[in-house]
Amino acid sequence: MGNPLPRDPIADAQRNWERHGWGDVAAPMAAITAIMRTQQILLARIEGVLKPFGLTFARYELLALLSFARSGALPMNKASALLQVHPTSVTNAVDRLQDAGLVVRSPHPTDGRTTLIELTAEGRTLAKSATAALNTEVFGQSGFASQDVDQLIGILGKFRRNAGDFAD
Amino acid sequence: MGNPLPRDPIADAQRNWERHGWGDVAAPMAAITAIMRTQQILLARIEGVLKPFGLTFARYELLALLSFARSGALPMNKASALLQVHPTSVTNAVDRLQDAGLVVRSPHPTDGRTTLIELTAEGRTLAKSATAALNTEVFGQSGFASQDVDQLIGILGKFRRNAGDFAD
DNA sequence: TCCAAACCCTTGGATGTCCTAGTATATTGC
DNA sequence: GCAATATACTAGGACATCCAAGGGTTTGGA
Repeated sequence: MGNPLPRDPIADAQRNWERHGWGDVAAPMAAITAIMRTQQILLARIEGVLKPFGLTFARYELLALLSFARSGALPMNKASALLQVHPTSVTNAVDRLQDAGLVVRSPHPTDGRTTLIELTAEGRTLAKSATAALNTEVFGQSGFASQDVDQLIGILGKFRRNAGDFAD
Repeated sequence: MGNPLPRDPIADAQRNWERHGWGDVAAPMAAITAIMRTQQILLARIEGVLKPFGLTFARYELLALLSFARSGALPMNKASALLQVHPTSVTNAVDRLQDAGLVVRSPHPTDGRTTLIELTAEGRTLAKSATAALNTEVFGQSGFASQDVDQLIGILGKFRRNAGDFAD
Protein backbone atom coordinates (compact mmCIF):
# COMPACT_ATOMS: atom_id res chain seq x y z
CA MET A 1 0.00 0.00 0.00
CA GLY A 2 2.91 2.30 0.58
CA ASN A 3 6.60 2.66 1.14
CA PRO A 4 8.10 3.65 4.47
CA LEU A 5 7.62 7.31 5.29
CA PRO A 6 10.70 9.37 6.06
CA ARG A 7 9.35 10.15 9.52
CA ASP A 8 6.88 8.71 12.01
CA PRO A 9 3.53 10.32 11.21
CA ILE A 10 2.26 9.70 14.73
CA ALA A 11 5.23 11.46 16.31
CA ASP A 12 4.51 14.32 13.93
CA ALA A 13 0.90 14.42 15.05
CA GLN A 14 2.03 14.47 18.66
CA ARG A 15 4.25 17.47 17.92
CA ASN A 16 1.36 19.19 16.18
CA TRP A 17 -0.80 18.68 19.24
CA GLU A 18 1.85 20.16 21.48
CA ARG A 19 2.39 23.08 19.16
CA HIS A 20 -1.31 23.90 19.35
CA GLY A 21 -1.35 24.00 23.12
CA TRP A 22 -2.82 20.56 23.71
CA GLY A 23 0.31 19.21 25.28
CA ASP A 24 -1.64 17.70 28.16
CA VAL A 25 -3.39 15.19 25.88
CA ALA A 26 -0.78 14.85 23.15
CA ALA A 27 0.73 11.67 24.58
CA PRO A 28 -2.55 9.77 25.05
CA MET A 29 -3.54 10.89 21.55
CA ALA A 30 -0.32 9.43 20.18
CA ALA A 31 -0.74 6.20 22.13
CA ILE A 32 -4.29 5.74 20.91
CA THR A 33 -3.37 6.52 17.33
CA ALA A 34 -0.51 4.03 17.56
CA ILE A 35 -2.92 1.35 18.75
CA MET A 36 -5.18 2.00 15.79
CA ARG A 37 -2.29 1.75 13.36
CA THR A 38 -0.81 -1.35 15.00
CA GLN A 39 -4.15 -3.08 14.80
CA GLN A 40 -4.30 -2.28 11.10
CA ILE A 41 -0.84 -3.79 10.50
CA LEU A 42 -1.59 -6.92 12.50
CA LEU A 43 -4.96 -7.46 10.89
CA ALA A 44 -3.39 -7.25 7.45
CA ARG A 45 -0.83 -9.89 8.39
CA ILE A 46 -3.45 -12.18 9.83
CA GLU A 47 -5.75 -11.88 6.84
CA GLY A 48 -2.82 -12.57 4.57
CA VAL A 49 -2.13 -15.86 6.32
CA LEU A 50 -5.80 -16.85 6.40
CA LYS A 51 -6.55 -16.03 2.78
CA PRO A 52 -5.24 -19.38 1.41
CA PHE A 53 -7.68 -21.11 3.77
CA GLY A 54 -10.59 -19.10 2.41
CA LEU A 55 -11.02 -17.51 5.82
CA THR A 56 -11.14 -13.96 7.09
CA PHE A 57 -10.19 -13.05 10.65
CA ALA A 58 -13.81 -12.70 11.72
CA ARG A 59 -14.66 -16.16 10.42
CA TYR A 60 -11.50 -17.66 11.85
CA GLU A 61 -12.26 -16.28 15.29
CA LEU A 62 -15.66 -17.90 15.28
CA LEU A 63 -14.26 -21.18 14.05
CA ALA A 64 -11.55 -21.15 16.70
CA LEU A 65 -14.04 -20.35 19.41
CA LEU A 66 -16.20 -23.28 18.40
CA SER A 67 -13.21 -25.61 18.26
CA PHE A 68 -12.51 -24.90 21.92
CA ALA A 69 -16.06 -25.61 23.01
CA ARG A 70 -16.34 -29.15 24.38
CA SER A 71 -19.30 -30.02 22.20
CA GLY A 72 -18.10 -28.01 19.24
CA ALA A 73 -21.34 -26.02 19.39
CA LEU A 74 -22.38 -22.68 20.87
CA PRO A 75 -25.51 -20.53 20.91
CA MET A 76 -25.16 -17.51 18.67
CA ASN A 77 -25.66 -15.07 21.53
CA LYS A 78 -22.90 -16.78 23.48
CA ALA A 79 -20.56 -16.47 20.53
CA SER A 80 -21.48 -12.83 20.15
CA ALA A 81 -20.70 -12.17 23.81
CA LEU A 82 -17.41 -14.05 23.84
CA LEU A 83 -16.16 -12.52 20.62
CA GLN A 84 -17.46 -9.16 21.78
CA VAL A 85 -18.97 -8.25 18.48
CA HIS A 86 -22.49 -7.27 17.50
CA PRO A 87 -24.96 -10.13 17.04
CA THR A 88 -25.50 -9.17 13.43
CA SER A 89 -21.81 -9.66 12.79
CA VAL A 90 -22.12 -13.22 14.01
CA THR A 91 -25.13 -13.79 11.78
CA ASN A 92 -23.06 -12.56 8.88
CA ALA A 93 -20.08 -14.77 9.70
CA VAL A 94 -22.23 -17.85 10.27
CA ASP A 95 -23.98 -17.31 6.93
CA ARG A 96 -20.67 -17.47 5.11
CA LEU A 97 -19.19 -20.28 7.17
CA GLN A 98 -22.32 -22.28 6.60
CA ASP A 99 -22.14 -21.64 2.85
CA ALA A 100 -18.59 -22.96 3.00
CA GLY A 101 -19.74 -26.07 4.85
CA LEU A 102 -17.67 -25.33 7.94
CA VAL A 103 -20.53 -24.91 10.39
CA VAL A 104 -24.22 -25.71 10.54
CA ARG A 105 -27.08 -24.03 12.34
CA SER A 106 -29.24 -26.23 14.53
CA PRO A 107 -32.16 -25.42 16.79
CA HIS A 108 -31.61 -25.22 20.53
CA PRO A 109 -33.14 -28.28 22.23
CA THR A 110 -35.08 -26.34 24.85
CA ASP A 111 -35.14 -22.67 23.88
CA GLY A 112 -36.95 -22.01 20.63
CA ARG A 113 -35.43 -18.56 20.31
CA THR A 114 -31.89 -19.78 20.27
CA THR A 115 -29.86 -21.13 17.38
CA LEU A 116 -26.80 -23.28 17.92
CA ILE A 117 -23.77 -23.03 15.71
CA GLU A 118 -22.06 -26.35 15.27
CA LEU A 119 -18.69 -27.14 13.79
CA THR A 120 -18.61 -29.68 10.96
CA ALA A 121 -15.76 -32.17 10.66
CA GLU A 122 -14.43 -30.11 7.79
CA GLY A 123 -14.67 -26.98 9.88
CA ARG A 124 -12.74 -28.54 12.72
CA THR A 125 -9.97 -29.64 10.39
CA LEU A 126 -9.70 -26.25 8.77
CA ALA A 127 -9.64 -24.50 12.12
CA LYS A 128 -6.72 -26.66 13.16
CA SER A 129 -4.75 -25.94 10.00
CA ALA A 130 -5.44 -22.22 10.12
CA THR A 131 -4.40 -22.01 13.76
CA ALA A 132 -1.14 -23.77 13.01
CA ALA A 133 -0.43 -21.30 10.23
CA LEU A 134 -1.21 -18.30 12.42
CA ASN A 135 0.94 -19.64 15.23
CA THR A 136 3.88 -20.08 12.91
CA GLU A 137 3.58 -17.07 10.68
CA VAL A 138 2.09 -14.40 12.93
CA PHE A 139 2.15 -15.12 16.64
CA GLY A 140 5.54 -16.80 16.44
CA GLN A 141 7.05 -13.77 14.73
CA SER A 142 5.00 -11.00 16.22
CA GLY A 143 7.80 -8.47 16.22
CA PHE A 144 7.27 -7.75 19.91
CA ALA A 145 10.05 -8.47 22.37
CA SER A 146 9.12 -10.96 25.05
CA GLN A 147 9.01 -8.39 27.82
CA ASP A 148 7.00 -6.05 25.61
CA VAL A 149 4.42 -8.77 25.13
CA ASP A 150 4.05 -9.02 28.89
CA GLN A 151 3.79 -5.24 29.18
CA LEU A 152 1.09 -5.13 26.53
CA ILE A 153 -0.93 -7.91 28.11
CA GLY A 154 -0.79 -6.10 31.44
CA ILE A 155 -1.53 -2.59 30.24
CA LEU A 156 -4.26 -3.58 27.82
CA GLY A 157 -5.75 -5.98 30.34
CA LYS A 158 -6.11 -3.17 32.86
CA PHE A 159 -7.63 -0.98 30.21
CA ARG A 160 -10.15 -3.58 29.10
CA ARG A 161 -11.24 -4.37 32.61
CA ASN A 162 -11.62 -0.67 33.27
CA ALA A 163 -13.63 -0.30 30.08
CA GLY A 164 -16.10 -2.87 31.36
CA ASP A 165 -15.12 -5.82 29.20
CA PHE A 166 -15.01 -8.24 32.09
CA ALA A 167 -15.36 -8.30 35.85
CA ASP A 168 -12.85 -10.94 36.84
CA MET B 1 -23.47 -4.25 22.91
CA GLY B 2 -22.91 -6.46 25.89
CA ASN B 3 -22.51 -6.63 29.62
CA PRO B 4 -19.22 -7.40 31.31
CA LEU B 5 -18.21 -11.02 31.05
CA PRO B 6 -17.47 -12.91 34.25
CA ARG B 7 -13.93 -13.61 33.04
CA ASP B 8 -11.43 -12.16 30.61
CA PRO B 9 -12.03 -13.95 27.30
CA ILE B 10 -8.50 -13.23 26.13
CA ALA B 11 -6.94 -14.77 29.23
CA ASP B 12 -9.17 -17.78 28.57
CA ALA B 13 -7.92 -17.99 25.01
CA GLN B 14 -4.35 -17.84 26.26
CA ARG B 15 -5.05 -20.74 28.60
CA ASN B 16 -6.61 -22.67 25.72
CA TRP B 17 -3.49 -22.13 23.65
CA GLU B 18 -1.29 -23.38 26.45
CA ARG B 19 -3.51 -26.35 27.03
CA HIS B 20 -3.15 -27.36 23.39
CA GLY B 21 0.62 -27.27 23.50
CA TRP B 22 1.10 -23.88 21.88
CA GLY B 23 2.51 -22.32 25.00
CA ASP B 24 5.39 -20.76 23.10
CA VAL B 25 3.09 -18.45 21.15
CA ALA B 26 0.25 -18.11 23.64
CA ALA B 27 1.48 -14.81 25.04
CA PRO B 28 1.99 -13.03 21.70
CA MET B 29 -1.42 -14.35 20.63
CA ALA B 30 -2.97 -12.82 23.74
CA ALA B 31 -1.16 -9.52 23.24
CA ILE B 32 -2.26 -9.27 19.62
CA THR B 33 -5.82 -10.17 20.45
CA ALA B 34 -5.81 -7.56 23.20
CA ILE B 35 -4.65 -4.94 20.72
CA MET B 36 -7.50 -5.84 18.39
CA ARG B 37 -10.05 -5.55 21.17
CA THR B 38 -8.60 -2.32 22.56
CA GLN B 39 -8.75 -0.76 19.14
CA GLN B 40 -12.40 -1.73 18.90
CA ILE B 41 -13.19 -0.09 22.25
CA LEU B 42 -11.32 3.09 21.43
CA LEU B 43 -12.82 3.38 17.98
CA ALA B 44 -16.31 3.09 19.43
CA ARG B 45 -15.57 5.90 21.90
CA ILE B 46 -14.14 8.12 19.23
CA GLU B 47 -17.01 7.56 16.84
CA GLY B 48 -19.44 8.29 19.65
CA VAL B 49 -17.86 11.67 20.24
CA LEU B 50 -17.68 12.50 16.54
CA LYS B 51 -21.22 11.47 15.69
CA PRO B 52 -22.79 14.81 16.79
CA PHE B 53 -20.43 16.54 14.37
CA GLY B 54 -21.56 14.33 11.52
CA LEU B 55 -18.07 12.89 11.28
CA THR B 56 -16.62 9.42 11.33
CA PHE B 57 -13.08 8.72 12.47
CA ALA B 58 -11.84 8.28 8.92
CA ARG B 59 -13.28 11.65 7.88
CA TYR B 60 -12.05 13.34 11.03
CA GLU B 61 -8.51 12.12 10.45
CA LEU B 62 -8.47 13.58 6.99
CA LEU B 63 -9.93 16.87 8.21
CA ALA B 64 -7.39 17.08 11.02
CA LEU B 65 -4.54 16.30 8.65
CA LEU B 66 -5.59 19.10 6.33
CA SER B 67 -5.96 21.52 9.21
CA PHE B 68 -2.30 21.01 10.07
CA ALA B 69 -1.10 21.61 6.52
CA ARG B 70 0.13 25.18 6.12
CA SER B 71 -1.97 25.83 3.07
CA GLY B 72 -4.90 23.74 4.25
CA ALA B 73 -4.52 21.64 1.11
CA LEU B 74 -2.86 18.33 0.27
CA PRO B 75 -2.62 16.03 -2.75
CA MET B 76 -4.73 12.93 -2.36
CA ASN B 77 -1.78 10.57 -2.64
CA LYS B 78 0.00 12.50 0.08
CA ALA B 79 -3.01 12.18 2.35
CA SER B 80 -3.20 8.48 1.59
CA ALA B 81 0.45 8.02 2.51
CA LEU B 82 0.30 10.05 5.73
CA LEU B 83 -2.91 8.45 6.95
CA GLN B 84 -1.57 5.07 5.84
CA VAL B 85 -4.78 3.96 4.23
CA HIS B 86 -5.58 2.77 0.75
CA PRO B 87 -6.07 5.50 -1.89
CA THR B 88 -9.64 4.35 -2.47
CA SER B 89 -10.41 5.02 1.17
CA VAL B 90 -9.31 8.60 0.70
CA THR B 91 -11.47 8.91 -2.40
CA ASN B 92 -14.40 7.66 -0.38
CA ALA B 93 -13.77 10.03 2.52
CA VAL B 94 -13.26 13.03 0.26
CA ASP B 95 -16.50 12.29 -1.57
CA ARG B 96 -18.44 12.49 1.65
CA LEU B 97 -16.58 15.46 3.09
CA GLN B 98 -17.12 17.30 -0.15
CA ASP B 99 -20.85 16.52 -0.08
CA ALA B 100 -20.88 17.97 3.43
CA GLY B 101 -19.14 21.11 2.21
CA LEU B 102 -16.08 20.58 4.42
CA VAL B 103 -13.49 20.17 1.67
CA VAL B 104 -13.25 20.82 -2.05
CA ARG B 105 -11.27 19.09 -4.76
CA SER B 106 -9.10 21.28 -6.96
CA PRO B 107 -6.69 20.45 -9.74
CA HIS B 108 -2.99 20.46 -9.06
CA PRO B 109 -1.38 23.53 -10.66
CA THR B 110 1.41 21.67 -12.43
CA ASP B 111 0.61 17.94 -12.37
CA GLY B 112 -2.54 17.01 -14.24
CA ARG B 113 -2.72 13.61 -12.59
CA THR B 114 -2.95 14.97 -9.09
CA THR B 115 -6.00 16.26 -7.24
CA LEU B 116 -5.68 18.60 -4.28
CA ILE B 117 -8.00 18.39 -1.30
CA GLU B 118 -8.65 21.76 0.23
CA LEU B 119 -10.28 22.61 3.52
CA THR B 120 -13.22 25.03 3.39
CA ALA B 121 -13.75 27.60 6.13
CA GLU B 122 -16.56 25.47 7.44
CA GLY B 123 -14.32 22.43 7.40
CA ARG B 124 -11.65 24.21 9.35
CA THR B 125 -14.12 25.32 12.00
CA LEU B 126 -15.60 21.85 12.36
CA ALA B 127 -12.17 20.26 12.61
CA LYS B 128 -11.35 22.60 15.47
CA SER B 129 -14.54 21.79 17.36
CA ALA B 130 -14.23 18.07 16.82
CA THR B 131 -10.64 18.07 18.00
CA ALA B 132 -11.59 19.94 21.15
CA ALA B 133 -14.29 17.36 21.86
CA LEU B 134 -11.94 14.44 21.29
CA ASN B 135 -9.27 16.00 23.48
CA THR B 136 -11.72 16.46 26.32
CA GLU B 137 -13.80 13.32 26.06
CA VAL B 138 -11.35 10.70 24.78
CA PHE B 139 -7.71 11.62 24.94
CA GLY B 140 -8.12 13.45 28.25
CA GLN B 141 -9.74 10.39 29.83
CA SER B 142 -8.03 7.61 27.96
CA GLY B 143 -8.03 5.21 30.87
CA PHE B 144 -4.30 4.65 30.52
CA ALA B 145 -1.97 5.61 33.34
CA SER B 146 0.62 8.18 32.38
CA GLN B 147 3.53 5.74 32.49
CA ASP B 148 1.49 3.21 30.52
CA VAL B 149 0.99 5.79 27.80
CA ASP B 150 4.73 6.20 27.54
CA GLN B 151 5.21 2.43 27.46
CA LEU B 152 2.67 2.07 24.68
CA ILE B 153 4.21 4.83 22.59
CA GLY B 154 7.60 3.19 22.94
CA ILE B 155 6.57 -0.41 22.32
CA LEU B 156 4.22 0.35 19.45
CA GLY B 157 6.68 2.81 17.95
CA LYS B 158 9.33 0.10 17.80
CA PHE B 159 6.82 -2.28 16.29
CA ARG B 160 5.68 0.14 13.63
CA ARG B 161 9.20 1.05 12.60
CA ASN B 162 10.04 -2.63 12.45
CA ALA B 163 6.96 -3.26 10.33
CA GLY B 164 8.18 -0.72 7.78
CA ASP B 165 5.88 2.17 8.55
CA PHE B 166 8.67 4.70 8.65
CA ALA B 167 12.43 4.90 8.40
CA ASP B 168 13.20 7.71 10.82
C1' DT C 1 10.67 12.64 -30.92
C1' DC C 2 7.76 9.11 -29.26
C1' DC C 3 6.01 5.19 -27.04
C1' DA C 4 6.20 2.24 -23.03
C1' DA C 5 6.29 2.29 -18.15
C1' DA C 6 5.07 4.65 -14.01
C1' DC C 7 1.87 7.28 -11.51
C1' DC C 8 -2.79 9.18 -9.92
C1' DC C 9 -7.49 8.89 -9.09
C1' DT C 10 -12.06 6.64 -9.58
C1' DT C 11 -15.35 2.87 -10.18
C1' DG C 12 -17.16 -1.59 -8.95
C1' DG C 13 -17.12 -5.65 -6.04
C1' DA C 14 -16.35 -8.27 -1.65
C1' DT C 15 -16.16 -8.11 3.52
C1' DG C 16 -16.91 -6.63 8.08
C1' DT C 17 -19.05 -3.67 11.65
C1' DC C 18 -22.74 -1.32 13.64
C1' DC C 19 -27.61 0.45 13.96
C1' DT C 20 -32.57 0.22 13.49
C1' DA C 21 -36.37 -2.27 12.98
C1' DG C 22 -39.19 -6.59 12.66
C1' DT C 23 -40.55 -11.47 13.76
C1' DA C 24 -40.68 -15.24 16.84
C1' DT C 25 -40.25 -17.40 21.35
C1' DA C 26 -39.83 -17.10 26.69
C1' DT C 27 -40.59 -15.30 30.95
C1' DT C 28 -42.92 -12.32 34.34
C1' DG C 29 -46.43 -10.24 36.74
C1' DC C 30 -51.11 -9.28 37.71
C1' DG D 1 -54.20 -17.64 32.22
C1' DC D 2 -53.08 -13.78 29.59
C1' DA D 3 -51.03 -9.52 28.57
C1' DA D 4 -46.64 -6.97 28.95
C1' DT D 5 -41.85 -7.28 28.83
C1' DA D 6 -37.52 -9.39 27.68
C1' DT D 7 -34.61 -12.12 24.70
C1' DA D 8 -32.84 -14.18 20.17
C1' DC D 9 -31.99 -13.94 15.53
C1' DT D 10 -32.44 -11.83 10.89
C1' DA D 11 -33.20 -8.22 7.20
C1' DG D 12 -31.89 -3.86 5.27
C1' DG D 13 -29.02 0.26 5.26
C1' DA D 14 -24.86 3.23 6.17
C1' DC D 15 -19.76 3.23 6.34
C1' DA D 16 -15.05 1.91 5.94
C1' DT D 17 -11.34 -1.01 4.01
C1' DC D 18 -9.07 -3.47 0.52
C1' DC D 19 -8.34 -5.37 -4.27
C1' DA D 20 -8.67 -5.36 -9.29
C1' DA D 21 -9.34 -2.84 -13.32
C1' DG D 22 -9.76 1.26 -16.20
C1' DG D 23 -8.73 5.88 -18.20
C1' DG D 24 -5.97 10.09 -18.12
C1' DT D 25 -1.20 12.34 -17.39
C1' DT D 26 3.93 12.36 -16.96
C1' DT D 27 8.27 10.79 -17.41
C1' DG D 28 12.20 8.69 -19.32
C1' DG D 29 14.82 5.85 -22.33
C1' DA D 30 15.38 4.27 -27.25
